[in-house]
Amino acid sequence: MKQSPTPRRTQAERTRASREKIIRSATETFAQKGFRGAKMADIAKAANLTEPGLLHHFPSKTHLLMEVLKERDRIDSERMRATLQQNGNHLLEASIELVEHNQTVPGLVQLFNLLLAESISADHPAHEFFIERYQREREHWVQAITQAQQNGEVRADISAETLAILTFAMMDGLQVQWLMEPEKIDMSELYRVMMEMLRA
Amino acid sequence: MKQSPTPRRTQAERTRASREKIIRSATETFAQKGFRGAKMADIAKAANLTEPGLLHHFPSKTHLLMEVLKERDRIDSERMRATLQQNGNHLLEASIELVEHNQTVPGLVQLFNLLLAESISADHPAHEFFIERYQREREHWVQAITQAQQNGEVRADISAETLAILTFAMMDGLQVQWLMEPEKIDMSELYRVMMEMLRA
DNA sequence: AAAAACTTACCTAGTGTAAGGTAGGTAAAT
DNA sequence: ATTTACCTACCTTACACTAGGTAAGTTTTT
Repeated sequence: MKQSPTPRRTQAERTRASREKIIRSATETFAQKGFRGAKMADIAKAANLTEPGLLHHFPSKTHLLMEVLKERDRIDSERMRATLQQNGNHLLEASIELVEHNQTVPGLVQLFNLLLAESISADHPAHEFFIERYQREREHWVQAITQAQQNGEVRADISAETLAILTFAMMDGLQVQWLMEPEKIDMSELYRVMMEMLRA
Repeated sequence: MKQSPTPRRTQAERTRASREKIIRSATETFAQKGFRGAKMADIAKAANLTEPGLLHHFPSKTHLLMEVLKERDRIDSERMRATLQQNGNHLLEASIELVEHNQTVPGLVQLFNLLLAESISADHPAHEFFIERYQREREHWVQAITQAQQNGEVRADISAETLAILTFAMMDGLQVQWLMEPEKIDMSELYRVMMEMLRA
């Protein structure tokens, strides 16, 4: 039905396609170089545009970064929600699946790891984004863990908040080692061991 | 005994003092901005030098970074060795003290965290440094944990290598959260909880 | 239905500035 | 007499972003 080859049809369509392509290449570039190391020219080229072409869609590098992060956040939350539901709200199982999934997208894992580390400086554009993200996620997990403790799924001799923090720490820390030596580190297996330690 | 005020005495002394001052300010700057974000001019100014003055002592930014890392590594290994010895080779206790110590030097913790994240790209000057460092430390810990397992100090139902990886992951991950919200996260307390889980 | 008016997606060319590093010198220490 | 520590002045490149234009798509007017 669609006439595809060279001429892309409506303007709305072209715009959407361009923005998507830009976000995709920006995601890759930020993942590999971080915010400060990524060059607008590289991102533009990877999206088949010139630099001003890129800037037509996103007014500055900072804006672009924030859009990339928001987009990823949206996709990931949605994914987690779905996985949780699919696993009958069993948090431990769902989170293991999340880690397994992460093992298939090293680029994205690296994106968040690197930007997270960069963003610890208070003057980084994503500083607040990550602080808010952690707080939000932590609250979410504290709730879920509390429930799992009441169900007898998770050990109750340690507070839900402590468990939430430890779990995040483990996820983040494993990611770093996995990114450094992907063949050596079996991230999801290791995460599973940790989860066993948290069982009631 | 030393005549201190304005004129620093011998050249050897001046050189050592300058290099130390440079390393100190470079450490701070790299910690706050990462390698790519740190500017030679800032480092130079913080060391009371001009840029070429700095470059007289370290021929390039990359050289400077490597010196900073090697220096830290030296100090930290020495510290760990001493602490271990002081604690009668009890690894768990010694590592808790290490984490407590880290809580007093956020700048250094941030230095390693940020550079570690940056260095995951294969073209980063510190890429190999960190891979080697991890391997070395892991081996060291595997040995120590194996011994602790034989002494009945540490649970033996999980392999020493797995425990080593998990411990590092936890340390790194806790550091990130602690750096983001220092008042909220009691890093050494949380680490202690983890260590309890590893007890036999 | 076609022309006119406008909006959008991009481009080429250029700007300002920052940043790593060099050249070559001076003055103090050895 | 020579080496060392450091400076001023400069160079080159890189990079985020602007100015101003063209051509295609879209809406309005007749």
